[in-house]
Amino acid sequence: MKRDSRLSSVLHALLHMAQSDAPMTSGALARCLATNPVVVRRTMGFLRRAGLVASDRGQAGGWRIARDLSTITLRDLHLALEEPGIFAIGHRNAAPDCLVEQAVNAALDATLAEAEALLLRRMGEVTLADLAEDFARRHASRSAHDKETGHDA
Amino acid sequence: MKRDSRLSSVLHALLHMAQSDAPMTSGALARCLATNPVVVRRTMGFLRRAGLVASDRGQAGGWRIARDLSTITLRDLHLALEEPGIFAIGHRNAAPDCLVEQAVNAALDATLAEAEALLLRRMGEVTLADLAEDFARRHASRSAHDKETGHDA
DNA sequence: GCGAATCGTAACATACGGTGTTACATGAAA
DNA sequence: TTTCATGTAACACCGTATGTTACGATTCGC
Repeated sequence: MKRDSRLSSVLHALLHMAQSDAPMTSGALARCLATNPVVVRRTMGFLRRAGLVASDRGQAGGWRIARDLSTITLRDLHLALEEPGIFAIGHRNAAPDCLVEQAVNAALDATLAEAEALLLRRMGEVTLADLAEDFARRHASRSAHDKETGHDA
Repeated sequence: MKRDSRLSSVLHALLHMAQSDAPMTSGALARCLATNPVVVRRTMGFLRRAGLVASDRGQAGGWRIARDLSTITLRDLHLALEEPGIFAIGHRNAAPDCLVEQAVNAALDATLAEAEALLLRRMGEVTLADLAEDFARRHASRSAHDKETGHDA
């Protein structure tokens, strides 16, 4: 299955934005993500419509985070992206009047719905602030290691 | 996202097979699923290689379930299909040496892994026998309703 | 043995969605 | 006014699930 990586992309972008004082342009974010500025604008547009980020046009414009990092969860981002479904598996409603199909769909849907509920709950517990903190920890760890081995911090 | 409906398909097929004494041909199953015989053979081939069903060639050949219905779970079927991933969302490893990307991937992977574990556990608790029973209940319910309203049972 | 039926599989076509790219209009600041 | 940036449409590209055709291999009934 081809996976939707937009959630990963916006997380990556938001963490870079969190490290920056000034707004970041779609071009700058595209360089961070190794992708295209239009793709960034297209994807970040979902977050803007959800009120999670804001964008300004013109010189000194760009993208900035509109809320405190501790108030934005993975769940918020996932919902903002309007992803049609979390799962790569689903049922085919080719014969909705077939009782066999109905029994199959009911069983699958119930199981998937439970897993989706858990996933959304867990995603609601992880904030951007948590991720930023994790990043800072990794950064400090690498800096210390680089210092030991003689590399740049 | 385009969803993989093979699990739903094989469930549908297996329940029809469970209702039949004689082996069912890929053509007959294809009619049940409103699809193509080759698609049926292709998909059921995964179950055959996993030892869940058996197929016979030649006249009076076809497909039959190789194990007791109560010993086959949704988990068995899912694993037999060798689906690359349950989720339609994932991370893009465009910059694996980027610490931001690493922090994002770690957070996403941990959350998704937990949800996947729950899903597989739940799928391991649902057997084909359960589904067949649910189908029988729906069938009885519709039959009773049809009798009341004057339709065929 | 012969022919019909069936599976096994390769090869190709089709549909669809995520992603990348170009182009251009809109808006804001120097 | 010029420049820079977003907003968005339009299209190309690619990978994957699915559908289709074709043909070889195997088994049963005659």
